Amino acid sequence: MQVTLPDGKVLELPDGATGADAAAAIGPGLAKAALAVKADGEVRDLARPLPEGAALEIVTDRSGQDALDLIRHDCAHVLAAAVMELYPGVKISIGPPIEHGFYYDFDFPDGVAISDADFAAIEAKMAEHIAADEGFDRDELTPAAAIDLFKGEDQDYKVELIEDLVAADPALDHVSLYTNGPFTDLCRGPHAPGTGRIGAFKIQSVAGAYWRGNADNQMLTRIYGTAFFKKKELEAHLELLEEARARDHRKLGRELDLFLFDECSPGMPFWQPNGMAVWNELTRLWRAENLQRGYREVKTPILFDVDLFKQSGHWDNYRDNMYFTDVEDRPMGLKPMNCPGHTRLYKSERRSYRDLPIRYSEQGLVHRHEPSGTLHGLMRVRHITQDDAHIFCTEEQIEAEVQAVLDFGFALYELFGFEPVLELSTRPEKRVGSDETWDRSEAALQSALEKAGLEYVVNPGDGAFYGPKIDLHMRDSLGRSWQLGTCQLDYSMPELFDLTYTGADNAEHRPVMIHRAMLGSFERFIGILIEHYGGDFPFWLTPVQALVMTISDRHEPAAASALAALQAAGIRAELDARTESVGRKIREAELRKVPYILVIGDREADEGTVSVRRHGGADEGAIAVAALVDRLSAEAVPTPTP
RNA sequence: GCCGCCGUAGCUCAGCUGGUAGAGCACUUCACUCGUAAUGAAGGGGUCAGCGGUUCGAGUCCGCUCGGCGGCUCCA
Repeated sequence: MQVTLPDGKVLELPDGATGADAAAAIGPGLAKAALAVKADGEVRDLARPLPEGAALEIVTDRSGQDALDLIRHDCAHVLAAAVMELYPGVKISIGPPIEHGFYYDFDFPDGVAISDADFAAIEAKMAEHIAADEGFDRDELTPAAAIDLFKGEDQDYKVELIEDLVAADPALDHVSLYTNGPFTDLCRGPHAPGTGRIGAFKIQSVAGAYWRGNADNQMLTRIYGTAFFKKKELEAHLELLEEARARDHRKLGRELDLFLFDECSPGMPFWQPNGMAVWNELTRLWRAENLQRGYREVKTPILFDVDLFKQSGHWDNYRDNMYFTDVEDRPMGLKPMNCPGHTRLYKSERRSYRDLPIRYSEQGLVHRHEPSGTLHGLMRVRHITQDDAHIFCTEEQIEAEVQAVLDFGFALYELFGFEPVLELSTRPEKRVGSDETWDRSEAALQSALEKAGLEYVVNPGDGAFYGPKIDLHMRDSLGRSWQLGTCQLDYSMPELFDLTYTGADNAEHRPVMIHRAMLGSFERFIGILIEHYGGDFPFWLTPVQALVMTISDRHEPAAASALAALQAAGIRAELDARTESVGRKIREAELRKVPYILVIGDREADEGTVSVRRHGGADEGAIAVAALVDRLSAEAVPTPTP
């Protein structure tokens, strides 16, 4: 038989040769280093016979993610082996590798709860199995035999998995099992030859997770861990996690006095003056960009008669997550979104096709009772300020409008150096509108994406109840993904609110609504910005841009006049005239991450200058106050982050 | 909402197996008037998240509630 190697060479092997045979045929070093093979893109065990004619690659510890996935999957099996020995009666479910590690989900016997305190014992037991370098042996059984096996061990979850495999493919003739040491698991594979290939591992956390990701099911205990080939790599990874935690916006928000949360209003941030400075700069940018792109700013109430939400469909879909109150016996609700309000503006006059598109933007304050367990700093709040907009247009205008929205988003993100991931979400099960309407609207969004040549992933069934959407996602410092912008196409709301316009044919037509947000919410966007910049905002966004400080009391008049000149030019400047040592005042300014520290002593006071020190830098020497004002004014303009 | 963990001064934390609260920073006052990351001294500040229970005695043990953290589900 023959296989082709990555360099194009053809390797001749005896019939029935395995991956291990191929590695050995190439060289003894590679035979030793081999973990698995990649045949026509599929990673397979070394011990399995190779498919004839395959394009073959030997997977070693240098093979990047493929290799890491392999040993992390191995490590998940080792974890399961250890847990089964330590906790008799535990039921196992699944244990895959994930982006930075692996997990395994267990159903522990009643009364057994796993916590951090148990990790050391689990790790010790795992280390024994790894030291023993137990082989991973593959077996194939008929589904019926495998079901019998797992039934005999009371492993209900495994039985269910096999039954589902059979239901999906009644002709299924075998399933594969892998055994390492005392542990046998239903598993598709592949695995490395033995547990000894796991160079370094760590159990990281424990969490609840629903069986099969369904909240109606049993909650299992998920144990997370990670593994690497070398101890140094593991340590470097853990160090990276530590550094990421230092950039957590909740920590920086407190340290830099940007915002805070208080028990008296869970999930609703209190903005401090520094945070408001960032908010206001962002608002200024948002307002200018909207104006330039043909949006007109509006403001609508936050409290509405609930009938409005019954009409919009939000009552049916989201009333459990809304806040209600009675006003003189009239039931009213805080708006969970701005669109119903904007439809009132649209309907306030008769509209002509000549008026369209109408683009309303609003810094819309909405309230959503997010479940307590989902709150997360500024990223997931109950009091949400959306940079919302609704575009009312004709069907012919959709594509150009969607295109313009995407352009808008990318122009904004470029300013911050963001590279968002695009997702197209299609019709959900719970929805309004006909299938024909959904066909048209999904096609319109897809076509806008394709024409713009943008890469995107499809999330089937993830659309809003009234229409499909394109979402733009960003990651936080710890790699968690958050939605920023969204562009949602909606044929339903115009129908439900009976919105019309008069066409060129003098007949009434139905407009289409596009819901869009670019920043997502001011809260979340600022949270992302804090982590993205690690608190070192670009100059135009910095809360306190310059701090003037005196060396002694007698310099205060000169400092006050420098401060006044900066403030007159719109620079956010403060004065530190305390009779503290210069060293202390510099230190505190550095910790506050103030970009410009301006020192005034005898020399500067005499000459009408200030000595400049940049954040994290050293004394740059004196500069005339007027020249400094010019320099900072020029810098205080939004410019793309490199 | 679900699973696990956590909640001590404004912040970061110590307080062993129950014996009536402590440090650093911050804050206040006084002295120092200082040249680029912490001047010194003194002082104030906590119903140990809240409520209930066990106990001679609870920050410490148990239960509930509230809030937070890590996940899961959800996210118009």
